[in-house]
Amino acid sequence: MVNTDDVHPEGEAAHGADGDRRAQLVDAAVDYVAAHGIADLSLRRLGAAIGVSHRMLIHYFGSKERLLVEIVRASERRQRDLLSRLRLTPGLSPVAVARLLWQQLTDPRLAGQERLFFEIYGRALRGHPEAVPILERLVADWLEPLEAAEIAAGADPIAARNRARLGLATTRGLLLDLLATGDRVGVDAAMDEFLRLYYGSK
Amino acid sequence: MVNTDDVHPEGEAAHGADGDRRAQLVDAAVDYVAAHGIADLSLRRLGAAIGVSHRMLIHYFGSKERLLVEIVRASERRQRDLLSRLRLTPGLSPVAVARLLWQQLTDPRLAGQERLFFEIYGRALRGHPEAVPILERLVADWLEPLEAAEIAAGADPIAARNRARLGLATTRGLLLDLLATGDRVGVDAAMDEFLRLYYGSK
DNA sequence: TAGGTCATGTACCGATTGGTACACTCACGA
DNA sequence: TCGTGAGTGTACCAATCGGTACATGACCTA
Repeated sequence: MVNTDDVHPEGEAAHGADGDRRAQLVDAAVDYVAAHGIADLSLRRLGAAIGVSHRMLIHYFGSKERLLVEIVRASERRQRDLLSRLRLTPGLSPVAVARLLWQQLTDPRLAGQERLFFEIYGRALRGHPEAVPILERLVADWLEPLEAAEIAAGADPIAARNRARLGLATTRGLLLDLLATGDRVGVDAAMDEFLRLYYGSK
Repeated sequence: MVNTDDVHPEGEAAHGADGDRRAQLVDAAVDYVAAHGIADLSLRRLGAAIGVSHRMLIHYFGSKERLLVEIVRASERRQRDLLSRLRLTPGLSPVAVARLLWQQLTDPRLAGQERLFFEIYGRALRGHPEAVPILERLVADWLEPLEAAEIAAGADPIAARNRARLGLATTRGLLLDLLATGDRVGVDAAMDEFLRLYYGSK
C-alpha cells in the first residue's frame, strides 16, 4: 500500500520546491482567470489550459476553494504592486501622480486584470468566502496613500479623507465606464475634467 | 398520446394569461437573484425558492439561458424606472436632482438590486450572452439625461458630455464603496465634497 | 358526455462537476 | 540493491446540473 495522498498534508504552507510549483501554478491560474473569468472556473478546464491535470490542482491546493483563495490573494498582490510602484516616485505633484496612476490603470494590457478585480469585488459583495476577506482592504488600502498625499498637499484631515475617497471612487467608476464602452478618448476627457475640478484651474 | 410540450412554442412572446404567469415568475426570480446572486443560479434552487418546480421554469422560458435574458431585462427595467421617476420632477436645480438621485440609489432597500446591477455589469464584461446586450446602454442611457441637464444649466456641449460622464462614474464608484464598506456617513461626505467641486462653492 | 388543451408533477437522461483510490515512475539515500 | 516517498496519470465516485418523456388532472367547448 503506497497511498501517499492521505499522508501528504495537502494545501500546507509553501516551503521548498513544492512551494515553487504551487506559486507557479497560482500565477498561471491568475492569468487564466483574468482572461476567462473566475465565476465559471472549472478545475478541469483550468488544468487543461495551464498544462496540468485537475488531479494535480487538487493535490497541490487541497480543494477548489483553497485554490480560489490563493488566486484571489495573488490577484490582490498584483493590484497592490501597481499601487506601491507609484509610491516609489516621490517629488511628483499630486496631479502628476494622479495622471500616472490613471495611465497605468487604463493600460489595455491590464484590462483582463481589471475585469477580474471587479469580478472578485462582486463575489465579495455576495459573500463568497474566498473573496470576502478583501472587502475591508478594498477601499481602506487605497485610501491611505491618497489621504496622505492630500495632507502633504495641505488639506485638513477631514477634507483629505473625503477627497481621497472621492478620487478613488471616481477612478473606479471611470474604469468601469472604460471597460464597458472602450471609449478611451471620452473617458480620458472626463478624467481631465475631474482633475481640473479637483486640483483647481488647470 | 398527449405530449403537449412539443406542440407548445416555448419561450414565445408573452400574450394572454400565459404572459401574466411568466411576468410574475420573472418578477419573483429577480427578487431571488437580487438576494442570492445570479452567478450560481440553479433552476432547481430558484424554483424551490419561488414555489415552482424547475420543470415549470423550463416550460415557461424554454431554457435557463432565456430565463436569464428575461431576468436581466427585468432588472434593467427596474433600474430604468428609478431614472425615469427622476425626470418627472422638473423645476429642480441640478444639485437638488443629483442629491435626490444619490439618496434614492443608496436606499438600503435597494442594496440587493445594486449588487445585482454590478454583478450583471461584470457578466457583460465577460461576454455572457444574456448580459452583453446591456453593455451599450449601460453608460449611454444614463448619460443622456445628465448631459441634457448640464446643457440646460448652461454648459457648452463638450463640457456637458464630460461632466455628465464624470458624474455618472463618480456616483457608481461611490456606490461600490458604500456596498463594500457600508460606511454611509463617509461616502455621503465624499459625495458632498464632489457636489461642492462640481457645482461650485456650496 | 367526449375530445382536446394547458398546467403541473415525477421520473428519468447524459454531461459535468469536485474529489478520491490506486497504480506507476523516478529519484535518492542506506 | 533495495525501499521509501513524492509526482503524476487513469479511472472512478456521488452529486448536481439543464433538459426531456410521459402521465395525470383541471378546465373548456362542442
